[in-house]
Amino acid sequence: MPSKPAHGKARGALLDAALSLVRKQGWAATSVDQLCLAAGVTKGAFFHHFATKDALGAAAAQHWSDVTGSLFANADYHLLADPLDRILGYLDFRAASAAGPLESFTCFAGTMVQEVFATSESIRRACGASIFDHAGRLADDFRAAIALYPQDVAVSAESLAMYTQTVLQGGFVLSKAKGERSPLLEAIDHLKLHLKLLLQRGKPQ
Amino acid sequence: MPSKPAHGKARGALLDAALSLVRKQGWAATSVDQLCLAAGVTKGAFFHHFATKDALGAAAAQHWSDVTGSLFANADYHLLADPLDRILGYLDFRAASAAGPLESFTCFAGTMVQEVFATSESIRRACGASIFDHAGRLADDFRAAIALYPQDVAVSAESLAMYTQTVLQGGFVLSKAKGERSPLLEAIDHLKLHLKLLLQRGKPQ
DNA sequence: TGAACCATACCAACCGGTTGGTTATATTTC
DNA sequence: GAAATATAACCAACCGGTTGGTATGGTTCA
Repeated sequence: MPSKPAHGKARGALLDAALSLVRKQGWAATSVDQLCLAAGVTKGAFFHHFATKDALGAAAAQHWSDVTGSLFANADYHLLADPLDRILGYLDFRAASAAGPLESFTCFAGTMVQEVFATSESIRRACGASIFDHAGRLADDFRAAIALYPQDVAVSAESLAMYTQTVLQGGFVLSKAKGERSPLLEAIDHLKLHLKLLLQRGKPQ
Repeated sequence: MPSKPAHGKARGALLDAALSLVRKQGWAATSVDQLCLAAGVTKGAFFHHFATKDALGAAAAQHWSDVTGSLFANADYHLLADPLDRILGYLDFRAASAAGPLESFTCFAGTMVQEVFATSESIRRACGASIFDHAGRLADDFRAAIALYPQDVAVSAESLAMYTQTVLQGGFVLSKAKGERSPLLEAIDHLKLHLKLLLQRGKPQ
């Protein structure tokens, strides 16, 4: 279960291949053969490490959490003193990350769960964990921000963190629909404005 | 192109089948045979009306626009005098529509474009048209609302309409990830609060 | 009567998954 | 520490079923 490191690299190569291929062309359109080809392994290796294609999908969602988790953990915005600045810094970081082709900065978990939410419970759960764990880490900063900027409207830190992820995921969808990143960037701007209006009222710094 | 009515009903049955099947299990996972079975027609009928599976997908996105277009056009919130009330009424309407299984109220175009944005330009364009045309109709109310509630922050009506769709699409993604509709409903509440904070400042009705 | 509509039968390619095995590494035994 | 053993990692070939798509012939309606 805790995914032994092992000396072989087939498992990791398959997980990495899943991230890039599924982000580009979706889950069902990505075949086991394609994954093996991209990872440079054979089908025997695939089904040695994963019982089914679905099992690879669930493991890839966990892998996605690991990769993005360390990416965000090492980002600079955590160093800011003000919790609202950290949140705005997080959003700036996400906007700055939106470069290159769409499949290079859109969300693996969000893409996959749209396809399989009703057909693969294990993958749905893994994608949900990836998204909501990430939101949970954001909620800490929101909690501190609400404490620092007391407000009359009752909104919870958890709900604000979820809303932040909602806007990002929706931004990915609209950007894919338009074929460019601008809807995501505009959505992030709207969200930043909302958070400033909501949290900084009465105390304009 | 203008989709002749024809006396036969195979075409319409196939388009309806596409809406329900793709919303439940995604585009690539939905086979031509499945679509024919659900529509009660044979493969010959399918390829008589659509040159390829992709052509059916693009036509289904247009069909989705037609179906949802008339659904929203006939909704009550259009009767409200205040444009901001119309927008909030639209969001209430969307929240009220979020009943039953997830695939019954999530967006066909948003679901499909996540999968094929990089692999089928024709479907991507059709899904984009569906989403952005819908946003365009919302933008009219936002234009009137901005005129009625002058504001110091510079946000365009078009951008606000897009942001509204972003929140809804993101709400669908998170709801699918959680397996229940609550993330969508909470996101709609946050968006309503944002619009009230943004537009009603200085003029609390 | 001719065009639009639809059904049957069929195809090569590809699908997820299995087979039976070989190789590399770790652990045990003497 | 070398030989024996166990086990995890990996591979090539193959399997039955399904895939999107085609070829062709019959039916319905203006």
